[in-house]
Amino acid sequence: MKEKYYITTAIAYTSGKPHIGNTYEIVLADSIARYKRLKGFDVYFQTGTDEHGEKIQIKAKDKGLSPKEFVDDIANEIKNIWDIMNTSYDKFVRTTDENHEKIVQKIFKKMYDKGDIYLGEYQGLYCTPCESFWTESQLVDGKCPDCGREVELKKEDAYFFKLSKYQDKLIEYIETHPEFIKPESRKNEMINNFLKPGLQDLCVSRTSFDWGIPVDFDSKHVVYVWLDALNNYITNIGYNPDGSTEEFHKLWPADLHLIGKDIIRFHTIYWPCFLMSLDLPLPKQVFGHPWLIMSDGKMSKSKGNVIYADDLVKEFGVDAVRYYVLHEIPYASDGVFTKDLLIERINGDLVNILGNLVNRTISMAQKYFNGHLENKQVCEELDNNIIEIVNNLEDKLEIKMNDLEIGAAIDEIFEVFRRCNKYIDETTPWILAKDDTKKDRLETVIYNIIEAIRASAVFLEPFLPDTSFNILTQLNITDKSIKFKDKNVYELNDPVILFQRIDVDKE
RNA sequence: CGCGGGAUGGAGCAGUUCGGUAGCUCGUCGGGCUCAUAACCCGAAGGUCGUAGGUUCAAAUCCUUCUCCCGCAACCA
Repeated sequence: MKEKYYITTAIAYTSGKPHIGNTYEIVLADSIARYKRLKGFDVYFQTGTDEHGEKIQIKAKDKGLSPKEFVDDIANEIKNIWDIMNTSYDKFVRTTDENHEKIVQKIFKKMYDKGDIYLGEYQGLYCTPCESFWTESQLVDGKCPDCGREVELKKEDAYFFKLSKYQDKLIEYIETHPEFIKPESRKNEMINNFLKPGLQDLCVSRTSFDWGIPVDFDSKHVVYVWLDALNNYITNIGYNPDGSTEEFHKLWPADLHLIGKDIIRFHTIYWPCFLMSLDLPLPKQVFGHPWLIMSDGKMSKSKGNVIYADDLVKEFGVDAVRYYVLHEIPYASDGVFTKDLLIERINGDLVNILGNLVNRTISMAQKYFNGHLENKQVCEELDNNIIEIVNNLEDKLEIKMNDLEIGAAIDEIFEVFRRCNKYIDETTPWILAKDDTKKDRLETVIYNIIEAIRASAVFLEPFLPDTSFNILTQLNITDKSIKFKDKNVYELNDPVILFQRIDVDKE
């Protein structure tokens, strides 16, 4: 039986259209999900939208829509972009799904009955005109950071979750599971900033607005959005406090929660504590990925530097955009996006190294052998190197992918393409072609390159699915083996340009 | 002294765990090739590895000082 692999993205907050930075997450998760499928795992890949909360209620009101109408629009928009990016999620969940809401209510009740949630009083600094609570550290000169007016101490009834109860267990878990929080620096932040000073109980209900899941036994409260949203990871695979489905038992715990670095705290502190309260095992790994930023800093509407994935795709194609975000964003630090860099990567890597290699090789095969190719086994010493590098690719990729070093993994594949280009120069097929006695050697040489391209194209699928498919279509072969084969027989199709060069002057 | 991460040829990064000739991609310059999308291959120039000091036969790597950048600092998501 295949081993399961359950991967999630964070669910996207439906406050607006996601920009290219937000879109990075789904593409990153998709490449991992596809890679795991390629390696034979039974993958379940979940994404979706987080649709409750005060901010959404306000935005909907501004637009003259009901909250539900508002989130329906945005959820569609988000799903549409995920689809444009060619992401292979198995399920797109929404926190307004009826089942999710029902189970979250049950979860809340279960925690309450257990004593982990209790009714208390929330005390905070409140700005009445802004209808917002602020923390001491958020205040500017002791005044409301939004409007600059005085804030007052205000109390209201609220339910609290006993985070403190699970604090020691959580610290122990984090320390005995070094893989739990990645990258390492994030783990240190959590331990030093929150766990070491001691966890305060978390306020998990709100009464100041009503766009949320009602607490069913106290209807003036709605469930705090994070207690609502985080549970999507279990409600949608069949968790139920009264008895979960078989699917749930198969899938849980998740193998990887892929999230942005800004919400690490919610996923590595609150979420584990909620799970412990439900007596459920903790996810195996939470990876807080860095951001894609612009040359003038974070993308934001006020700066006017926001770029959307669908616009880029229209201009450059899906795989070019996927390539850029997957390859250029480092493992632990933010990656910069500029159009110049994108064009440089397209021309330098996709066009020159990969596209041209495929094109020149198939052209030769057509020219010299009318597209019919077998291995005539006229080998030379230098052939071994290219075969070896293909056969080593699997192990090299595995190391990088397990560390979630996606950019480095892609580099390993391109290393093969680079090697192929070099091999062509070393073997000079165009010279062999002039000597009839070397015809079989020529065929072996071309075969070796084609076969190296084929195996690499299979490995390209998780990152550039369309390109992988296009290459294999041109090679006209269904063999998806990841090893170099001696005995394939090719009837190649005509070469088709994989990536069009971007003329910089036109930009 | 709140905590953490970072500073490496023009650009972007690796190397720092367990000190020992500074590496990759791009760019620049020179050469080769002509199968190919002015693509490909080879070679060269370019760095006292943020600063100051220390340990050592030897420091990008270990210790200390300082400077600058970034993230986090709890109930907004």
